[in-house]
Amino acid sequence: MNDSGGNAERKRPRRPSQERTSQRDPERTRAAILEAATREFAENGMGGARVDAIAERAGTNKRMLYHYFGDKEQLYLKVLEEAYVGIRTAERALHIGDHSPEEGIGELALFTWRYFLQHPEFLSLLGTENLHRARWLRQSIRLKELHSHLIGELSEVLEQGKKQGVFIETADPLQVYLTIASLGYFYLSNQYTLSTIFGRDLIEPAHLNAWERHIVHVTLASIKR
Amino acid sequence: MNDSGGNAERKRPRRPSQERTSQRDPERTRAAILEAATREFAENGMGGARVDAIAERAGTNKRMLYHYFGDKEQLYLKVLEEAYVGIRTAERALHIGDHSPEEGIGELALFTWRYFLQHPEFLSLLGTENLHRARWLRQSIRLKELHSHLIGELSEVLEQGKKQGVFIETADPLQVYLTIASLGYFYLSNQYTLSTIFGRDLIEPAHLNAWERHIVHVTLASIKR
DNA sequence: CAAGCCGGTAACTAAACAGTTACTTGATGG
DNA sequence: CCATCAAGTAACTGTTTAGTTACCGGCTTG
Repeated sequence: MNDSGGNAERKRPRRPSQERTSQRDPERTRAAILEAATREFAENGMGGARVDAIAERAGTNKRMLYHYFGDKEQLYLKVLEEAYVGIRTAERALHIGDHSPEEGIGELALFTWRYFLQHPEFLSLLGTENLHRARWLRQSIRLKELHSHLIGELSEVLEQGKKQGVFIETADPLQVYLTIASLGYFYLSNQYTLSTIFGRDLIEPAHLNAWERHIVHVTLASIKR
Repeated sequence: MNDSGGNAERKRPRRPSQERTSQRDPERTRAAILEAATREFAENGMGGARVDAIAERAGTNKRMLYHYFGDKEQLYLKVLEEAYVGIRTAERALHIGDHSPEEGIGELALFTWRYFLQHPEFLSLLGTENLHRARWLRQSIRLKELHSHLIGELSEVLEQGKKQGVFIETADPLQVYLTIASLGYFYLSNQYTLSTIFGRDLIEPAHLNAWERHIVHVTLASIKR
């Protein structure tokens, strides 16, 4: 408890300032708070998340959190925005138009499923935000156009498939994306209640692989002529 | 504030006891608390729900809530259990085996979608429970066998369809149900973020009807030979 | 008819919480 | 070398919260 006595580590030897091992590092502190907040909000929701817990997880204190992010709500919005930027950025690297229409849709389905699988915190944040009827997301300005790229590219692939006669004429880009997202989101985000009530462990690798194949199968079956 | 003076309503005239307009009505108070709790938990989640708010919504006070349900967590579990009993009971009245296999699956898809649409609080409670990894549902004993009936009946319909050669041999009852539930759940529970980021109001009747048809189409397309 | 129980009220308590304030430490530049 | 400012700490504050206690009043039953 009492280490106010001559502790050698208290006053650290001077370091050349270009080194970043210093305790004073605004960038790192900011990033640590953001990452800690992502986990805390994902695990406990907006109502359950604790500001003290975030500060402790980040290895800092509340003062810094309020200094960098204003208040709990602004921090939460930042976390949500970054989560969306994450998936949309990864999506852009796909270039689904480079393959045949069928392969392109399959690629998008696989990518979405695997991204959801590897980023449970993203699903959780979506759930929290929807519980509150997109109260905070609605306030975000910079996010509006982030998503149009996805629909645009998907639309092109569908059009090409229709021209080639492999897709039905009624296939709609938003409906196709919602179908893919539905099948991945529900399976993963509701795995706990589903595993409990149906007595089957959905997160088991064999079941995960089966569902991955199922998503691709269902998506293509719904738009193929 | 001060109504300790001679308020005529304070001491009410005696009523015959068979009448149920009395202020003393354990059944009604219990039911009112349960309904108020359902709304409060659905709107705010476990972490955001307030015990005071539930008591106020029920037109009673906290003392009664703790008297009838023990504590906040037990009340929440009761709410969740009742929600599951609600959908499974309604499902049993369907008798999907009475139609042709194709019609039976279509009926189940329609029923599920419409039930989700009419019971947003059920979807919300599922979301909350999954955020907490089914922490409370796991403790519920009476719920284990409630769901087996659904899978059993669905399994029979699929088998019949396979015999008749209209369904593919790989069709699995749990996968079919998860497909139906996924498409309904995601669309409705995530409508707020989706409407925001894609700029299309998903709750509009025309879009709802289109998605209803889409669910039936996708479900059947995924299992038809 | 009185004793006691059950449905009900309201004020209280201890802990937890978001947000603030007063202060310390260290780097930088004149 | 000292003035200044940014990074960081820790203790504090007012409010909210789940849960409790002390009490009220009317119905039932011996």
